[in-house]
Amino acid sequence: MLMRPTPAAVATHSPRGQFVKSELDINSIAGSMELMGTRISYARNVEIFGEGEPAEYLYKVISGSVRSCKLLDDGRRQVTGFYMVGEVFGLELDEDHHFSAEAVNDAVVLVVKRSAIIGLAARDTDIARQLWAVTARELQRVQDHMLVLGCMNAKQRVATFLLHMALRGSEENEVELPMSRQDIADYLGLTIETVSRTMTQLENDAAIGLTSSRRIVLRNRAALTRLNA
Amino acid sequence: MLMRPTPAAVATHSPRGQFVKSELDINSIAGSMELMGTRISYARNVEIFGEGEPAEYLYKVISGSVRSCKLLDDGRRQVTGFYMVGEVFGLELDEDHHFSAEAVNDAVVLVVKRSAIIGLAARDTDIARQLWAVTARELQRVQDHMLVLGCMNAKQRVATFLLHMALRGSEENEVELPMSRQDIADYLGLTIETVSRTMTQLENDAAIGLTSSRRIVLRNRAALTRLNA
DNA sequence: CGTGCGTTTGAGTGAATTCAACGGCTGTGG
DNA sequence: CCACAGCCGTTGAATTCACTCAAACGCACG
Repeated sequence: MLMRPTPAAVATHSPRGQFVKSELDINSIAGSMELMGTRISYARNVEIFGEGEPAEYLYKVISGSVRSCKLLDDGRRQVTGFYMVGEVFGLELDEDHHFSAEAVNDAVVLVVKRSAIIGLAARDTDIARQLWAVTARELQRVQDHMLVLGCMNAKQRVATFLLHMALRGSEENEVELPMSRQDIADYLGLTIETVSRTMTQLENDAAIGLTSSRRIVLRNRAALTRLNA
Repeated sequence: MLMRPTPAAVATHSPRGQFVKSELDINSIAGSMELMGTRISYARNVEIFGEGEPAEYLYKVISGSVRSCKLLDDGRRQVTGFYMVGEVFGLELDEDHHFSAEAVNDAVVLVVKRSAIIGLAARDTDIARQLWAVTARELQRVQDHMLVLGCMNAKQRVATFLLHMALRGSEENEVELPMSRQDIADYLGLTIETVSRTMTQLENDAAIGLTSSRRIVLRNRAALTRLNA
């Protein structure tokens, strides 16, 4: 059971918007989407949108990183995902957001009007399919994470997390963690102390090296992978 | 950490198909979908499709109930969801299923060719939107369940589960559970013993009544709801 | 050089697990 | 019709893993 009396960072809005001309990206929604976008900067821990707020926009990380969360009434928090450069978040079927999003560190986000995209999708079946694809991929990611939360012990959770982060980074065997131990703990359903202890344990096992608390070297990928076997 | 040496029921296919003419349902994909469907019966614990198998079909529960699961290599299992009468499951963006589905008890399922639906969606934007809606609703459901798996203690998990099941059933304050304690445990990330103990604990608290092990009366809804407060 | 935040480490506790036995229901076969 | 086997669920005892509470550490910043 996780209980933290002090809820996670309460954030206030401080967006400084500026327009952008274009930015092609074939991996995401079509390039045409980018033409409609606006770039907004968010400072560390600032809320991008809140649970229950109208879902006016769709977002894509340009720089920095973002976390999505759900809060329980008593302040307990579940981080439902992290979004790194190039990843899309905040897409909703409903009119309202069902989770909140916050900047993990100073971040720039491309913001596109949801109504515009939905409008496009009504005419362009390719856009419609890409909207579906964004949601379906998110579903897959979350389903995979259910295995972590439902079945794994602390060591397995942390190992899985590090391996997953390594895949998303540029370097082969080195991970730069943008988020705090608290963020990781809330993502993995553990406490900050357990995450910390598990990291040092993995270091003692010679599975990883801790260059700094946010910079991790994967020394023995096989050992990490073996944990979930 | 959950470890069961014996993996969940290994099932073999035993579908006895028969055609169906039509069945209107405005809540789900359009009525036109139903026209293309075939009904198939599955015996208790029989696999409907397996993880990694090609996702040829889309499914809807006609009678009985279905569970979807993900398996870890060592036999640990996460039940990712239960599907009751009228609910749709097995929709994938990819060509392959990312989880398996099994009949919880004897069940009849409406089966529709995925390619047919996708084909329709390419021409009919309303169908396309409904495809998206099915996936998006599933995403919401799974995200809500992350809060359970990541933040809640045993009592809260079981209470949340019972309240959720009550919403889906026909009776107001009585729940008929189609699934075993093992299924519930694997869904809630607990052991079968903990689920059982928690149920009797809730009974002692006068929050529920156990008519039989599968039949539960919600005596004090407020107390159950208060648990996740 | 002190202050503050994030992280690590330690000691003790507790909730859920493991291991084990028992009870009850169902279906089958004598 | 009863006896028994098998399955499912419950209960008990002991253990363990992660949590809570507490303190110390290191680093960045004023």
